[in-house]
This record gives sequence, C-alpha cells and structure tokens, in this order.
Amino acid sequence: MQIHISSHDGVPIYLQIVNQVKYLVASGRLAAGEELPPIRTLAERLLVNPNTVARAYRELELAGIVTKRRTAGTYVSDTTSPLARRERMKIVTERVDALLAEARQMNIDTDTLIELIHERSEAMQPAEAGASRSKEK
Amino acid sequence: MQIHISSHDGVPIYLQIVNQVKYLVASGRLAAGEELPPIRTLAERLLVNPNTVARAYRELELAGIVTKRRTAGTYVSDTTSPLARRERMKIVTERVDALLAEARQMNIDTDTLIELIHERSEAMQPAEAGASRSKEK
DNA sequence: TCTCTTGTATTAGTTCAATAGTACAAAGGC
DNA sequence: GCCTTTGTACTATTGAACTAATACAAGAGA
Repeated sequence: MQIHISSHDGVPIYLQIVNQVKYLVASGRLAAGEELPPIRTLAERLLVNPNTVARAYRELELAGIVTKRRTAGTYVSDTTSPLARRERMKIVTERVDALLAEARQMNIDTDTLIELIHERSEAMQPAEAGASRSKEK
Repeated sequence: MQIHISSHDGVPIYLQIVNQVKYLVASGRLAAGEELPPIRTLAERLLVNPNTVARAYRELELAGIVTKRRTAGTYVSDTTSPLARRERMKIVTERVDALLAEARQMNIDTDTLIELIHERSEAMQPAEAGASRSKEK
C-alpha cells in the first residue's frame, strides 16, 4: 500500500493517512476485502507513532471504509453495499448544505452555483482508468 | 447591531462575530455603507477583549465584507461591486473544488451531486424579504 | 495645536488537538 | 500452555490557535 506523509504541511498525519486510504479505495487500488498493513508495520514504515496510525484506522472504521478484527488485522469494507453508500451520501449532504449556506450568504444563487460546479468538474483531471467509480450509479 | 456570543460552545468568539456580521449583511439588515460599532464599543458590549473584535473585523475585511478607515471606523462594503463579487466567487470556487474532490473520493458522480444540490436547495427555508440577493445576477 | 477616537502592534497566558511513549488485552498457531 | 501478532488504553508532551493585557500610531475636529 503506497502512502506518503509530508511532515509539517499543515494537515495532521492521521488525516493524511485517512485521506490517502480513502482515495486508494475510491480509485480501486485497494479492493474490498483486502488487508491493510498492521498498525505497527505502517507506523514503522511512515516513521510515526503506532497510535497515530491507530487513530487513522479508527476514523476509517467510523467512516465505514474499513473493518477491524481484533487480532486478525484491518480489512477494506465492501464499499458497494447500500448502507455504505447511504453513509457516504449523508456526509456529502452535510458538505452540500454548508456550501449552500455559504453561497446564499454571498448572494450567489443556486443556478450560478451549479454552473460553477459543472465548470470545475470538467476542469478536474480525470480519474485513473482502474477507478471503480464508473461502475456505480 | 444585534450580536450575541455564546461562550464555550466550541466555536471561537471571533468566528461567531464574523459569521453573524456576514449573516446580517447577507440578510440586508446591515446595508452597504453602514458603519459597524467601533472595536472597543463592541468589545465592551460583548465582554471580550478588543483584540478579539479586531480580529473578527480583520477577517471580515479580508473577506471583502467590510472596509476599515484608519481613524474613521469600519463600514459595510458595497457587496454589489464586480470586484467584491469576483472575490466571493473565488471563495465559493474553493469550496466547490473541495466538495468535488470529496464526492469523487466517495464514488459519487457529478450528476448525482447536482441532483443532491437541487434537493437540498429546495429544502432550505427561503431567505428574508429584505435580502438584497434577489437584485443580483 | 491639542485631544479624542479610531484601528494597530506586540507580547503573554491558556486551552486543546495532535502525536508519542509505554503498558495492556485478546485471539490464533505452535 | 506459551508465544507471537493483532488492536487498545492511558498518560505525557508539544505546538498551534484563541484570547487577553497593554502600549502605540494616526487622522478628524475643536
């Protein structure tokens, strides 16, 4: 599993791990059922404290991305399950609400906002070929 | 100007001030050109240190919401000016990019996202009658 | 010019999130 | 049963964000 930490670029180490694992899973490079490195192993490789990795794994479990089995290791959850999708929609909905609130505060109407989203979406570099995204919805 | 601080509900005082002023401006209760209370006055009223209010005003100036004149006071900026709008769009664009990144990470495509935005937008309670939003765009 | 009122700058204290150090607990294989 | 490997729990340290105390600077108006 390819993870890289940039110390002191502002974003906490545990969050860097969380985000990169999320990305690996979203892009299909980490398949459902696959095992993540043990906490200590990853901690050693990244030169951080095991607790920091443990925290990242805990957040990932909370987010439904992985499942931990007490002494057997940590595994990628089945992301395509309806529950997982529902959870993800819940999170994105929160972000959308926040965005709408801010846009309203700035006198930017919904149509303009959606137009902006189309623009930025097209401007984004396309995902990797191996991504599983295209299979969903 | 009606501002209330709830001490220790987690969100920093200066941010509470920023948000409430933003809201007052967006809702039209604070019109462009109107003067905000002097830093010391508001600090006294809210029972906080003048520096805390000063920080809030600084953030508001950065956000283009208000303009400070060295010894004359702080005034609500003309929000309808093209420059101000450009600044606001810049900020919202950042938020949009972050949202798109997160959605992609969660295997939620742009169409689904836009659909969600429509839903949530309609679910939001309508703005106040006095808002100036309707005049723009 | 003087003085009052405005925002500004510098410094220090306090709180809290992030990380690390270290010891514990549980399950599986020999 | 014992040992290794897994995740867990507790405590301490550190650094950044927030707030405050206090002194400074500059413009408006009598």
